[in-house]
Amino acid sequence: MLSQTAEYALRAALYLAEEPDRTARVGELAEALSVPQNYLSKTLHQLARTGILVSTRGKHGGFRLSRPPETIPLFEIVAPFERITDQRQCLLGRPVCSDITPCAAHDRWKTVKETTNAFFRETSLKDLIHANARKPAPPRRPRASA
Amino acid sequence: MLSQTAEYALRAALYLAEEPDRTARVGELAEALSVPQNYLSKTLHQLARTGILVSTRGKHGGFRLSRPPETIPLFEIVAPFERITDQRQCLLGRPVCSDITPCAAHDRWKTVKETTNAFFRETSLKDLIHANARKPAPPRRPRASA
DNA sequence: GGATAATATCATATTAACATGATAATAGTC
DNA sequence: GACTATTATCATGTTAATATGATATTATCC
Repeated sequence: MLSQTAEYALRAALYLAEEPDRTARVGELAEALSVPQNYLSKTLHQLARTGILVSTRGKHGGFRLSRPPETIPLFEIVAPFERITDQRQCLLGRPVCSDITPCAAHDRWKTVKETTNAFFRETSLKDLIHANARKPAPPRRPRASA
Repeated sequence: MLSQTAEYALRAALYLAEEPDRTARVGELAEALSVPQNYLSKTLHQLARTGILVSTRGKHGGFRLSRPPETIPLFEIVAPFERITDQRQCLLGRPVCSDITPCAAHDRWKTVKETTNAFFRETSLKDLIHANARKPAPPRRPRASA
């Protein structure tokens, strides 16, 4: 559903949302999420450029959320890494597909799209941390070990 | 949403569904859909192996649907080309994510998944040709021309 | 102001999806 | 049975996503 990159971004944002005021190093995030560090670094940098994260260089640097988790919809985190997200594309790949010039699947598919869009627009980071509180930090195995 | 390959498959199936008893050549399909012929050939062959299409070799050969369009849900056409489709994956990429061991997004995302799954399972090819009848064959431009 | 710890960026490798072109296999037509 | 139109398959090319490693830049600490 999400690209690998968008999934990393979302998981990192979720991690940061648990302690919104703390600045976390990329190394810590990468380890906690079992995600390649240099790759994550670039991904987080991209989120910083969109204004969702604040990056600090130098000693004691790292990333943190720029706003409270309840004000950040998933949409904003995922959007930079998906060409689609809000104005989702035509199921049959037509360049233009609207209510006026619909493809064969338009009407039925529209409902599905709207459900998906609503999820990303109306779910905030905070909504997900609360859900997470039910299970305290599921164990993550390191990338290569027994 | 769909991979390019799955989209080709769906469009081809839709085309065949308009005249379910006629056998159409790959060349005709490829031209009608503006899709690379050799690639489509392999894709259709794959659908034939799953039993959705019947392929005939030699002169007067081609492809046709193996069953009436109203008995073929979109799911069956798309499934061979998407690793996901029915048991859609965890939004956060966890290898296991169920009602018992949910990820942070599980409950909210589940609704979205179910809407999508219902669409693919409950919409048949016939449902889409009827919708299409509203617009008679939208013009498709050839791949390279003025 | 040098040492250090962090992000930022560049160069490159890996992989899978997508695509093309050429050839082999098959079956109908004459 | 030769010819031809078709699917089937093989070999290869192209592109974008994903990933890794090395280096540059920045800021803090002493």
